[in-house]
Amino acid sequence: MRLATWNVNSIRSRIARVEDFLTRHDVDVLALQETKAREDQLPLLGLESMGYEVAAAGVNQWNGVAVISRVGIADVEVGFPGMPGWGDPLVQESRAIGVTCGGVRVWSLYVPNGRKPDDPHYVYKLDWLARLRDAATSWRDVPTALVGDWNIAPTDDDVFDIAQFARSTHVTPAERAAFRAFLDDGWADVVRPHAPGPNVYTYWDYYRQRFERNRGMRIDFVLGSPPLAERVTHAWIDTDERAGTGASDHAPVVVDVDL
DNA sequence: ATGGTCGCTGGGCGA
Repeated sequence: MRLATWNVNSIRSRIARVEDFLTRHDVDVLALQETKAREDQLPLLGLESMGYEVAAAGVNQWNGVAVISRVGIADVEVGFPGMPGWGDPLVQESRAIGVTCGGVRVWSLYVPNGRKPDDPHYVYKLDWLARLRDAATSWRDVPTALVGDWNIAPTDDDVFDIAQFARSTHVTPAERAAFRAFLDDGWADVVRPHAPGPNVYTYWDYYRQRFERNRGMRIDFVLGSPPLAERVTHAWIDTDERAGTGASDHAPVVVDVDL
């Protein structure tokens, strides 16, 4: 099974690129973040005619997650148990969707950005991660993938210049500890062994020609439960997808699983 | 410290 995750930064503005990506890499399951679309807008995009089913959660112009699959979609769950923020106007909702595809439980996650270390959203981000970790402990014994935009650069090698992040989110000790806690629990970064750093990124800001100069961040990850991780045969970051006009600011991450 | 570029929308806001 070929599984991919991609912060697409609006699926409607990039549907042609999504279709090309699926075809180019023969993708079975694609988890999307920042779809920036309502649930009812996704069936209009025609992915069904390519043989894919779609499950989406989105309520406004920000965020929004989805999974599209040609190996089935079952047990759709919007939000994980204990996910904080529902109904809170401070929070942009629809950040997580869980589905079962071809025997694998896939969670498409858009971890809260945090905005600034002194912003209430930063506290929310840490709380969100702690509650996700709690929920995820019950998923470790079955093939499960926690995929998406984690909005955390786990090490200094995962940003182009750590000095430029002195007062920024994504690199604070608390965020890094929150990410590391998943690894401590047995979740594995299944891409890093196949795409070691430094200077290997998944996101580049649109401005200042960050991509052209490879000044990016590695913030998109596929974490596998032990039963899944041991079956990963290959993985890569589709950096080419980030090139050219009309690209998302994130590159897709692709994982092959021998099921 | 600000601004640079996108994508939502139809004036800013979030990233």
